[in-house]
Amino acid sequence: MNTSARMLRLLSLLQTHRYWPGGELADRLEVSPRTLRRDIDRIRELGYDVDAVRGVSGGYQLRAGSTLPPLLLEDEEAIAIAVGLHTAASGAVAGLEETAVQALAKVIALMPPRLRRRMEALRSQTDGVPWGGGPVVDATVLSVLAQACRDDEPVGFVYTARPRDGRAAEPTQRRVEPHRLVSLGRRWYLVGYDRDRQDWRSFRVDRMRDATTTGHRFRPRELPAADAASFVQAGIRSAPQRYDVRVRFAADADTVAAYVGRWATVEPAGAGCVMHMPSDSLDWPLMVLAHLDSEFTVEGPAELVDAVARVGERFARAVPRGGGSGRGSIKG
Amino acid sequence: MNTSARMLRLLSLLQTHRYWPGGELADRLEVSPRTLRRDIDRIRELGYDVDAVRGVSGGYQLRAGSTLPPLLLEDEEAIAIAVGLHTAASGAVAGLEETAVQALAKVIALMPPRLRRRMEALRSQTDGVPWGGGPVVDATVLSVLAQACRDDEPVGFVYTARPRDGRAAEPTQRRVEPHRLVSLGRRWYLVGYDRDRQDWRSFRVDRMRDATTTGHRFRPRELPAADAASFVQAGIRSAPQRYDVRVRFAADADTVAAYVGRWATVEPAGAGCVMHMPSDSLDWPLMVLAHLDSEFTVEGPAELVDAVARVGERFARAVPRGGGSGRGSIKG
DNA sequence: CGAAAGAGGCCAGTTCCCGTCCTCAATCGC
DNA sequence: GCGATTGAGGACGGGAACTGGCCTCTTTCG
Repeated sequence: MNTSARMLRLLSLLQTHRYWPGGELADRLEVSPRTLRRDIDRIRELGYDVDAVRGVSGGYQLRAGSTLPPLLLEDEEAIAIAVGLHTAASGAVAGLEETAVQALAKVIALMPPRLRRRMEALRSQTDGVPWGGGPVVDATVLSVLAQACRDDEPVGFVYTARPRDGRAAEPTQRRVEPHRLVSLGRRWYLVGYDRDRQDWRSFRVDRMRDATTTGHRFRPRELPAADAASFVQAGIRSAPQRYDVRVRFAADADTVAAYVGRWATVEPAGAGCVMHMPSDSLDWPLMVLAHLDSEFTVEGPAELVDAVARVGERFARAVPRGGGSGRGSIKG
Repeated sequence: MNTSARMLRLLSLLQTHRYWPGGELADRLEVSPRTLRRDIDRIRELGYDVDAVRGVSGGYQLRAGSTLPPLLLEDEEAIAIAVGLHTAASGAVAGLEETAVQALAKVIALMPPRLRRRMEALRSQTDGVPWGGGPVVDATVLSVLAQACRDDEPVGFVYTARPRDGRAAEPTQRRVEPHRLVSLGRRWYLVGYDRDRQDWRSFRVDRMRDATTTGHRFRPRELPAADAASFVQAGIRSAPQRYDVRVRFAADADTVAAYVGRWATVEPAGAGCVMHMPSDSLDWPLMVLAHLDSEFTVEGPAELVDAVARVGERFARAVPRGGGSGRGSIKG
């Protein structure tokens, strides 16, 4: 076996089990103990911290050093990472979306097909808990786009444009030189140069289907804007989130803010506060209203007023008249 | 530069940008083009697929092969992975928890301290969206335990036992030989041998504080049970989830099942169905009730009946009398 | 105290690695 | 179709690096 190959294997061994007696490592790598010691030295020279314990039942241990060593992952671990990144990319943690997609693209691009299949199978389970609402973005599309951006490869996809004047648009095939992915609000946008329309556009990723790359490359053009994010913002100022939720609470601003976190802005108003939350779905606002034990008034939109009324009536029908504190009201 | 170091660097370069002209790679690695070609060969011999494009503007490309190559990650990517794994470990995807924790332990153990700090800062944002309820498990504790299990290191932690007979227990210091982490329902348990009490126990991870390892090792004992999961189950049959939610819906079972997914069992009953959902919190059941546009009856627990009644009344107060479909009912 | 296990210097033999030079083989633009 | 560009790869010689063996020293545990 090659020296380089042996080093990788040694790194891998050191990552799977914390303590390794030198003798066992030497056996596994089929070298003499002396050479193993030299290998450990080499790993140290690469900047990775290897801790050694002397004496009886001593051994080696890879520790956190100054840089992250190359990760040698089991199949299962790789899948867990990919699935985890997928949720991170879909906006579970603010400000992490872009990096998560970048990392996801890297991992997916290197994953053997069999792992990719298993990942897809598992990933499909994450849907179905629409706790935040909003259109679901296909992680595969996202990672194809991320990689295409990174590598300057044109992408093709089927795009269904936003309905204009109430008429739904037909899906059309696009060929685009991708520039950057931007995560704004709770949506993903691709900024790129549309080859057919010969102009810069931003595309909503959740409206794309069948994204593919050709494998060729293009010479990057200069974006006619300060940065991709502002380009997107300039384009979508007319079509923000679907609902513009505004609710007045009797509770104080801190209590409300602590619960809704970064998904909404909360401002003190009189004795209570006003919450402002752009949202694609009414589920999340409704949950906030149900959870916060505070009187409130919905200031808009009308759909939320309707929803609150409907839920209120349905809940009222669900419990026996006069219920609300009594124990005897339970059935069964 | 060393040959091994160069190989790692080459792998890293091939991972950051898809296409690399051979000349540029040779420059970066400060070797002759001939040596670069040999390096590429070496990488191929390691089992990783390197695609080469000949001709003008040709280059090399690392592709998905039969095994995942060592991942060389940027700081940001490593953080994204760690945060993503954290959410995966907390049960976002069924059946992935154990692997996610294992991978998380590996990554965290190898992460330089500065990255770990940044990760902690970011991770704190994920809290505050208690959509599923249940006690929050500290990811740091979890990964310490996972690593201790893997490496047969005794752990110490402060444990607050479950209240018995209504009396809360005092937190006590424990020294345990960890055996396995088990994710059951929506909780994490550590199965291990309690050194002080000299017996096998299962501990709820959310009741632990200050988990540390000593760095020593112990000789693993044999677990007196078929497997760790059944050991835990045998121990907790008396103390399941906090609430045992049972709701009868008018909607058909499929509709309900599609929404609640794996968090509950749904059985057809008469014209509708009955949902059974063990839960630690009433938030999630309430959200299900609010979201599903179906008449329902709460069969238990009493707390949920109360909550439904309270929310119903509060919602009713929130909208003007007679509201529910009118548009004119919006204020402001 | 002695056995076990890591640290590391020294040495000789061997391997391998590197750069150079060469010829071929694709590929793309003109 | 032709030439420029770029990857593939054989041959070769000098030199660097690697290996195993042997030795001594240090640390740790029983």
